[in-house]
Amino acid sequence: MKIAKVIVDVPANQTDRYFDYLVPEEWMEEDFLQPGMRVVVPFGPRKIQGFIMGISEHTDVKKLKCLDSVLDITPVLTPELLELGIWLRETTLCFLITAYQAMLPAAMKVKYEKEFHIRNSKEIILWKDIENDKKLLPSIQKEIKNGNIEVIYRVKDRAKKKRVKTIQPAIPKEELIEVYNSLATTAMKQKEVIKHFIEQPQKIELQVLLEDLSTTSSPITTLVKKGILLEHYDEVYRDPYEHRSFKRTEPLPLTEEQRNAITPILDTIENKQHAVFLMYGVTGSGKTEIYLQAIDKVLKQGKEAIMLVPEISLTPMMVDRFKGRFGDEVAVMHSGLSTGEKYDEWRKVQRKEVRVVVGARSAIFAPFENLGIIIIDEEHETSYKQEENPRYHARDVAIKRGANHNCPVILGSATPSLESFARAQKNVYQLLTLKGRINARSLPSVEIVDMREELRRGNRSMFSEVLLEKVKDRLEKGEQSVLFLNRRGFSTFVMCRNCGYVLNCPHCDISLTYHKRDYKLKCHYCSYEEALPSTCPECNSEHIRFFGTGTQKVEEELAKILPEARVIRMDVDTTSRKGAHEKLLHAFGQKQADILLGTQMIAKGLDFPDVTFVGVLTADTMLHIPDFRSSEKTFQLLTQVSGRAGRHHLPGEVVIQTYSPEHFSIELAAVPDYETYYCREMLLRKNFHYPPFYYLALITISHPELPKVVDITEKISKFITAKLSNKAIVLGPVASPIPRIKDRYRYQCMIKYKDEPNLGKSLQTLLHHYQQEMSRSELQISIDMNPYMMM
DNA sequence: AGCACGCCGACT
DNA sequence: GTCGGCGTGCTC
Repeated sequence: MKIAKVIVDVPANQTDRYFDYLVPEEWMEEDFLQPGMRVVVPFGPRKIQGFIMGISEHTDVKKLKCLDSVLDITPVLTPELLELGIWLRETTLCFLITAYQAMLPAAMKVKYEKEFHIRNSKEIILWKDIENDKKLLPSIQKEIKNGNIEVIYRVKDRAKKKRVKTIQPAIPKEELIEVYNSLATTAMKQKEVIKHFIEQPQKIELQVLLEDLSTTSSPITTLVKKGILLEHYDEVYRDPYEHRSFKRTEPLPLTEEQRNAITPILDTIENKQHAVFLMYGVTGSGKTEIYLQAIDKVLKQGKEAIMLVPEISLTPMMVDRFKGRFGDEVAVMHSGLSTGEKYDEWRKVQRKEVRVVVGARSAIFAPFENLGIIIIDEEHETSYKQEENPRYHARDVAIKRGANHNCPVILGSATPSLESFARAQKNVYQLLTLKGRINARSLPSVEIVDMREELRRGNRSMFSEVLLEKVKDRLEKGEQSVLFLNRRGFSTFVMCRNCGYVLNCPHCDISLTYHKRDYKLKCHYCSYEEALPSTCPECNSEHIRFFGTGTQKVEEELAKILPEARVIRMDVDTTSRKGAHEKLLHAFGQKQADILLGTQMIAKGLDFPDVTFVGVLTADTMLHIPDFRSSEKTFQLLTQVSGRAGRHHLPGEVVIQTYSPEHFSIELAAVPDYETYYCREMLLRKNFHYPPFYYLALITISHPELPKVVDITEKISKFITAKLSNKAIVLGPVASPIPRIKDRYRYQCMIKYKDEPNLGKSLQTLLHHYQQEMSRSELQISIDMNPYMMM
């Protein structure tokens, strides 16, 4: 008797364990069922998906059920990934099933369907077709009771392989000629088809054949029926880069600095050692070439490589670079691909058809079994942290996998996160420094403009004199400018000048943003929107005014002041459509516009030769959000944005507008001086007990009723305080920075700690204690073991 | 998560 | 007396 240990697809505390199933006779054969395969199992009255965790001879369970079916012939999770899931459960406090689902492309998560089968009839009623039909439900229920209708639970695998129909001759050439001659002249099309195959007997895609002969499929079908032609379905990959060719590139000669940096990396590859390198190199210092050459070495060893980049910089330029060097060895994984395309790229990895993956966060789970290197570019980017369960940081997973495979992990950045740089200082990571820019390009000159001074001088617009002058200058010279503003929409809030009433979202404690394009007020946290009122809802005054500046408003102002300038605006609102992002960038690259105006998303990876001016409209928007990393983010963003100007033959200039020019994150980004910034910021972190001096855990409690939230948060804070040593700091209960979202009140409790071996267990107990209230009432408790979003 | 079981109120 | 509300517990 063989027993399969299965993790079922029910993300709940009570089901976060193995369930035992009997292995049917047919699959008893040695090694057929393997850990990591997806199976369908009966669970209560329904059927659900599960993962095999192991096969055993023993069980303590008396009434065993049988495995229903297998969804995979080859395991989709390797033994290493199965173990990695267990590690994720411990470190991020998620359910095991949630960890495994996060490792696989969405197409591998099955869909459930409920069907009603009417006895003695072939008719099938789908649940989704009738679930909203109130009249039908009672009668169906009655018939189920009477035994006339049977309920069937169906598990649907969405992992559909794309297939194309192909045609080839079923008989040799001589016989084809015979058939050709014997066919009546009325069968013109059939004769044409046969003629084609006499000339070109090889297999051809049906679609292509039909186009070539400009006919329909009917003559083909006839010939197939006669046994003259053979049809077949061939599996093909949905290749997102099908219509593009990549120019093969050769390794570039390295500078002395690059050689110094790559040597220790190549050594660890050679010696099959695990080590973490922090490659700290300014923009343009040639980090990518080092990545490419290190990967090349790994491939020559017959091993595999994962290269992570932030979603936003996974541009065609980036892909070109990797496909150019490694050709078909590369799979690309990012959110711009369709579900099917993602599945196909993943399968190329699983089938060992590629040995390099370039992708965003989740590509860290690529199912390689012989990893030789993991690289994380722009290591400081917060998009490497997943903000839903499992709340993992790709950097942590990378280091864990690097240790599993005994291979190096490289973290690269021009502005490393304080956490990583501090570890490098303590020699936990090996620091590799690249100071020089390739071709000795000089850094752009940066000027900080005090907007308070502008105001005093009577300039009430959003553009300082200097900035406007420089944009005009570029316009005249036919060069391009980039303007950066980290706020979308038109205005940040709308207020009545008469009574001071601010228009807020009725469901969230946040002001509504005006979007001029559709004359609507929108909430950026829930999907609420309303028409702009013409009078104040409070006092009926007509003096409603917009405050704060968004990208839409800047666009409008630009049109007024510089009507001749062609502007491209890039933010979530203009790039939400698939491919829009690339299209806009391409247009700007082709010089179809003079000014690129955008949010965050334009800060990364853009490399346009004719951009010689970059303007940051308000450097402080980020500085004042309630997050201890706000200064770090500001510094990183400003450094990065400034690096965009004048990267080629033309010298660059940068203007940073701000209301707090004396803030060190702005001053030092202008130089730029990372090391000084690092020291100053570390002092603050130390004084206020923040990372990297302390670890953080954030518990967020939400419920539709305020008193309930306060009460529970209070209890939780007390419980946790009691469980931890007196060296840990527990803050809370306090209201979240946004105290209400989607009609739910939100409170939080923050834990700062250095060494608390019992913390994980205590938090687990806590979740356990509230699990019933969480599944039955409106209570939600989320725990983030390393928060990057405090909101 | 679903779903069944079971214990109390408002009805034919 | 029963129908049906949803609190409680289980799923190999």
